[in-house]
Amino acid sequence: MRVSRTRIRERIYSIVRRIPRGRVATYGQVAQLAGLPGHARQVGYALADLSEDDCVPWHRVLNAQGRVSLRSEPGWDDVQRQLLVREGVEFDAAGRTSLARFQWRGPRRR
DNA sequence: TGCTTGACATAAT
DNA sequence: CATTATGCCAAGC
Repeated sequence: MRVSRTRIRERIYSIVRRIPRGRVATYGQVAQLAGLPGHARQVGYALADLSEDDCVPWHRVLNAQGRVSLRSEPGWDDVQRQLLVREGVEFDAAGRTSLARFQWRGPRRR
């Protein structure tokens, strides 16, 4: 049975919850930390499906380019950016952050 | 059961 | 450095 498919999202939540404040992670990184290499897309799926009361810092998850992934509505990316800025994450004019400095180096690096 | 879509990643141009 | 093309795997229909 290995991974009960539907549990995949819950694994992802567990990882995202471990992201410390003022630190960010990429989808691919979260997927790998969750023990699901290559499931970067599923990470986005899982986050899109969670509720606001799940206590999951979804806003700390960025794409591999260090940018905020657009969800569906315009302007949402701006909100996410503000949340991170409030935690101490810096963004440049291009709306990117230095993954080299702010990426969360979890239990293991890629 | 099979095709389409998706909050991605990586390589090529 | 921006855009395009291809690969990836699970969920929805």
